[in-house]
Amino acid sequence: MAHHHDDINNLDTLLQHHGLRKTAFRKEVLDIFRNRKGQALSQGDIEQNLDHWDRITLYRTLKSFEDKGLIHQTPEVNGTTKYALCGQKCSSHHHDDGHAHFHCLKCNVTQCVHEAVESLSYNLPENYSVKEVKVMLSGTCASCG
Amino acid sequence: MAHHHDDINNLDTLLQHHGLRKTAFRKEVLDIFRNRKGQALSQGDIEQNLDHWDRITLYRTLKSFEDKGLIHQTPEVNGTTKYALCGQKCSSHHHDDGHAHFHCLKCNVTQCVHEAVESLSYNLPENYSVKEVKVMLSGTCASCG
DNA sequence: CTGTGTGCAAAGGGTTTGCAAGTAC
DNA sequence: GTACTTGCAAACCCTTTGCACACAG
Repeated sequence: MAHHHDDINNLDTLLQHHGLRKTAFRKEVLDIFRNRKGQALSQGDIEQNLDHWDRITLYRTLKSFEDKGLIHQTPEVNGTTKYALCGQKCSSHHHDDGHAHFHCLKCNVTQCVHEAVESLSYNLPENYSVKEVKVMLSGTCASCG
Repeated sequence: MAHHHDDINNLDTLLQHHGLRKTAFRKEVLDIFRNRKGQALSQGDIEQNLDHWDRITLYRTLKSFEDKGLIHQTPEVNGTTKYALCGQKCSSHHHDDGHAHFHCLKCNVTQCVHEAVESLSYNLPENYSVKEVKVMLSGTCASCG
């Protein structure tokens, strides 16, 4: 592997480091996530960016990605699910999807806004223990405002 | 649970005030929500508490309830949806489901914990406007701890 | 070469629609 | 009586499974 383009190398190594074979289709899907960095995508969003695809293969691709800690699911307010690239903290065993998300009600784009929440304090009844906190912000993004 | 005469009246008026006809089935479903006050229920949870039911009718009942502002959906972490009784702030036009929810990872019960979040501050990029904040806490509840 | 990934077909499961009979008002 | 609700059947997705072929390692 001499000096390929940077992007290509990143896609390759990203797959490789997660124990996934570097197939054309997987690279194409992964590239879509990278091109829309920080965004959570629905399966439909992904399909629209593929010029040729098989829905079944896409299901399995997303499942593989999730199993290997490359992406994680984020449930939307309307009951659907989107997928977002994982950070370093994700692995095949644990998904760190506890960060904050912002959902624009106009353009329907969902973004991971890890650092947005500065402080959060809560007070639950006795003997409740919290393992994970998830914050969903919704409103209007800068482009739509 | 013994049904006081008051409860029956409440079910009736609750339906009436939301422009829903007072049928036996609707009262039965609504009663389940009231008996598990503060909890968000999956369709399966509801079915388990009905001794005779038709799934299609239940779909339509929940949809009517939601349309008329009697219940609202709450997406779960696993991608499924649960339903919870609305407070006063809900109407057919707007659902105030922006409050906090606690999901117990052991018994799988989801509760509305409106008052639990004491403070929350966030800092989004310029020109983002937030309309609704949703906090999902998950961990272990008192009964399971 | 071996094991995995892909694509088509078919099965599976949950949700929605159509319609006749029943019920609220 | 009229309009809405219910329950059954069928249609309609979306998702999963099976299998033959293709491809990565």
